[in-house]
Amino acid sequence: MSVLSPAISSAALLSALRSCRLFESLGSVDLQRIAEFAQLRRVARGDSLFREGEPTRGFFVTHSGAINVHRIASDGREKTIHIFRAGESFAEATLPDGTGYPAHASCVEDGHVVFIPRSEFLSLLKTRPDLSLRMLASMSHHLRILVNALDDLTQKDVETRLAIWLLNRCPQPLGAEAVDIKLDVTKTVLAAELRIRNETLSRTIARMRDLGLVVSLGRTIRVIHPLQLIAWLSGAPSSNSLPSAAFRKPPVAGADSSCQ
Amino acid sequence: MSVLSPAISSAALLSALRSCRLFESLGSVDLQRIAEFAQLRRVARGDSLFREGEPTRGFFVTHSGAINVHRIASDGREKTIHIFRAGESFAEATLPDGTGYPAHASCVEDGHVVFIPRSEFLSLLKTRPDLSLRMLASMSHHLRILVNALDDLTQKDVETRLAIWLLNRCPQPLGAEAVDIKLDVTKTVLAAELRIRNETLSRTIARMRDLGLVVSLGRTIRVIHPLQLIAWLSGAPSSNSLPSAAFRKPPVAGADSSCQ
DNA sequence: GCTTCCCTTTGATGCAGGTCAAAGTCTGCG
DNA sequence: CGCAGACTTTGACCTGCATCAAAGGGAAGC
Repeated sequence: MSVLSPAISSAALLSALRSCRLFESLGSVDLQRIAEFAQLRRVARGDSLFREGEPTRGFFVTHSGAINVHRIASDGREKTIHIFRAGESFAEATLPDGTGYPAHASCVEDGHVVFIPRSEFLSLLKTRPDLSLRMLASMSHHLRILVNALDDLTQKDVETRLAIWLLNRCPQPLGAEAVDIKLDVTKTVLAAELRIRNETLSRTIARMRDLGLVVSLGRTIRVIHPLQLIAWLSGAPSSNSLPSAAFRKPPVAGADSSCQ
Repeated sequence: MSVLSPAISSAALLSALRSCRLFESLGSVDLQRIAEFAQLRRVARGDSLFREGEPTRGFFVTHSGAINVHRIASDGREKTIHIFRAGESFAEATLPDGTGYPAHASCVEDGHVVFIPRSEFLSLLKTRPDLSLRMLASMSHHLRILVNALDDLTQKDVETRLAIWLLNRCPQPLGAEAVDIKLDVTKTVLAAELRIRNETLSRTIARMRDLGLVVSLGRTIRVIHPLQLIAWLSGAPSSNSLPSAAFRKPPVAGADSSCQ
């Protein structure tokens, strides 16, 4: 992970801030204020952004690439909590209490993140009640993501979870045209995001392939016919009703965030 | 669910507000302000506080009793997200965005809750940046609870989850004296909280009973020797290291919240 | 081109916890 | 007291996913 030189980063920094849902509605003046102390950093696969228990220095906005927020189980294996992609911010929850990061974060796809130092941002917050409200909204969004993850995990089987994941990134999930979904991470990382082993993911894709629902092309999965996938979901062995999560927020192009 | 008459509730309301972690550090003036529009409500088992998708009218503070926040799976069964007990607030996450409650909430043990209407509280927030920060802290706490629940679910087996649950409500988990833990809800509700079926809970308790670790006495579970339970955890079949969650926050009496 | 390393796929096997069923137990109420 | 309905316990069985193992790809480096 490297900090880019101020000269190079200043314009990129502003655009990165603006592309984040958390800040998108802020005025230029506020963005300038934040840009004064925020840092644009390049991250490469394998880089660690922070470790569980570390004192919180600040939070992050993903500008590009993918960040895996995870814990380490007692047997030493990574357990993914969520994968954050472009436009998403994470670890804002660590701002108020100084109890340290509650998980690890590491890069799983090269890209750039913006780092926002804690103390500077906190003092800005104190003078800007509206910004606080935006932060509240953002954290409430994360809560919803986690709530969804939690009940996906307890009430949906793997086929259903994968189908929902795919449908959530179809620009037009109610359409009939084939859609290519670029994973931009390894299948093993996708498996971690779905909280399964990669063998299970592979088998599940194979099963859906045999049914003519999808095709796997390297790091791309082609959904042959989104509507058909939905129909299959409704009649799938272990799920006997429509997956509400996929329809709770009608997936307008680009407006979805994973898990929702 | 009934709203108590203002005359009866005013004193109780203030004390209920003060007993909530979210407000405990507020001054009397602020509490008075909140008390002006908050309502104390009696809730009985089975009462619904709100339903998923309903527009958010406000959020709640549990003063006594227990509230089950849950979703309904496609097969019609309840999936518990979290059970909130005295001093805990819930659904604050619904304040900022008007997207509606993300889950159902219903009472599983008689008690009282304080209802805090959304719009009044929001306008108070706008004038009080410090209160916003407290809200942020509270939501960050909820995020941590969910993050913990999520990885407990994926990385710990049922015996471990139950043992951690019990240890978290031992006033002195490092002690040698037997501790009686009153469930104050049915075992079926506890099972839901641990995200298992009640048959599985029953079997798990039986196994721990046969090992001399606990005794089940109606709605009370006696932990024979907390320290021994911890030791057993460390060597338990499927878990080969100390359960970090139980020690992350040293359980000072009364300072724990479930799942943490 | 070949080698190496990592990722993916497929197969065989095991087990935790869910499901179905039936017998106990507790509690409130007439 | 005795009954009814709800909760709990125990048993038998099943299944989905993890695990272990081994055999393909496929991309980067030499």
